[in-house]
Amino acid sequence: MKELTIQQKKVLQCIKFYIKKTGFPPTRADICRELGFKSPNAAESHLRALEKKGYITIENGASRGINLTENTAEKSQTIPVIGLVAAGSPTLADENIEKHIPFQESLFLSDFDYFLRVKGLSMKDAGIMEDDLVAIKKTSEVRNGDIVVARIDDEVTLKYFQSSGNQIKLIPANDDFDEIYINKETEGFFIEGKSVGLIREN
Amino acid sequence: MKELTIQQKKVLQCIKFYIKKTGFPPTRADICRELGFKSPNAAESHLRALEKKGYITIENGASRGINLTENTAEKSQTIPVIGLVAAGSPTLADENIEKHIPFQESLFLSDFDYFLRVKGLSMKDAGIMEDDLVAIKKTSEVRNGDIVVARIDDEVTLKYFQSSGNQIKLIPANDDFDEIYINKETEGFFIEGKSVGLIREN
DNA sequence: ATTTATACTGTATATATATTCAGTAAAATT
DNA sequence: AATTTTACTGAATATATATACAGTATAAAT
Repeated sequence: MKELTIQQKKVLQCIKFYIKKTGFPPTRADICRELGFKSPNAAESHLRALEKKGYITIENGASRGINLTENTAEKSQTIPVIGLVAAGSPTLADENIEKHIPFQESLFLSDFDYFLRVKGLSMKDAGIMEDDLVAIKKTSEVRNGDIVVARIDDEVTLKYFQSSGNQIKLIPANDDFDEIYINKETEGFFIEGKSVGLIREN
Repeated sequence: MKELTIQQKKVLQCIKFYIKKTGFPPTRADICRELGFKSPNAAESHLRALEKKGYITIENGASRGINLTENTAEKSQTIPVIGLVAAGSPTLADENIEKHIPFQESLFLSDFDYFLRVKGLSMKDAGIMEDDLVAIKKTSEVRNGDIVVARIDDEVTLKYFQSSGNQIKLIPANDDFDEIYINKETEGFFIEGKSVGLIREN
């Protein structure tokens, strides 16, 4: 990370102190008041310098939209929640992210990358109900019996994984649903990740 | 500290999440967006209620001038995990505590007091499987349909709660198990708390 | 029975705030 | 030597935001 000048350090310090004191970040005018500047542009330019050097992020247009970056302030992480939609990939693309929730990665045995919001009851006998959040670790290394996020073209599903040779079976945990048979080399087929945990908000 | 209503809790939760996510508090409009309100005054009145009850302070005239009170601010807590054993009470007595896990209380809509480690499959159709951790809020105020921790003498179970008059029914979510009928005044019967969430470590 | 609190919609507005533009000047980099 | 970065003042402005006011309706407290 790029070094800060003395003035920039003062501004960063001022932001941290202000947040500690008030609970929310300062405005440009607040920074001027604290540091004796007479023009809001003095603060503005320092902020842009801090942003450029990676110490803060600025949400444009938002008042007090200053956020200390991870290196700058130790924060408890937020994990994205992604909707399980029939069409569209469950990647971390912005349009698929439902929201972020604060969470400790360490809760489950494995680390994980995102939560998948479950739709439907195809895995109900595995205790996975509608609207549950399944913690997904992005990986294509899965074992028989794992609950995996599989993509076939645009369709994304959560199923038990079972492979033998070149043949792959995706097995629902609900008698009302059918098993899916695919070939390992089928175009458009992809294992997005596997379930490593679950949380349910009652 | 005065109790919050469900809506007020949701607003408080929303503020906490927003701060964790963005690093700064939400505007009235942000709260409306998150919770589906159509008027900024909906957020405003809730904020004033939260202020009056001492959960937040508001700096008048300042944008995003919301500050969580000390008691309100999240300390990442550790929450005890208690085994659901056939004999013995699921109280917080040391001998019953399996371990402590770090956890943010704010994850679920309601706060909660401990995790119950589920034994058996009597609630499997409710998506509650063996070894799941059910977040329990200690309370005896439960409603029909709630999943409750009930104690009958030394036996502790997790069941759906259904009462009519003096008669209480404890209903399993599994056809292999029988419903339990009890009288409200039965000696040794006690509602320990209710489920407000669930996590599963795969 | 009356008041107060809860839980909103909808409109309006003063002002708090981010942000751009026009300068000045010294220091650091290329 | 030329350019970029740092470090500001000062003024202007679009818009983000808090907040008041007028309603409606239900639940809880006194």
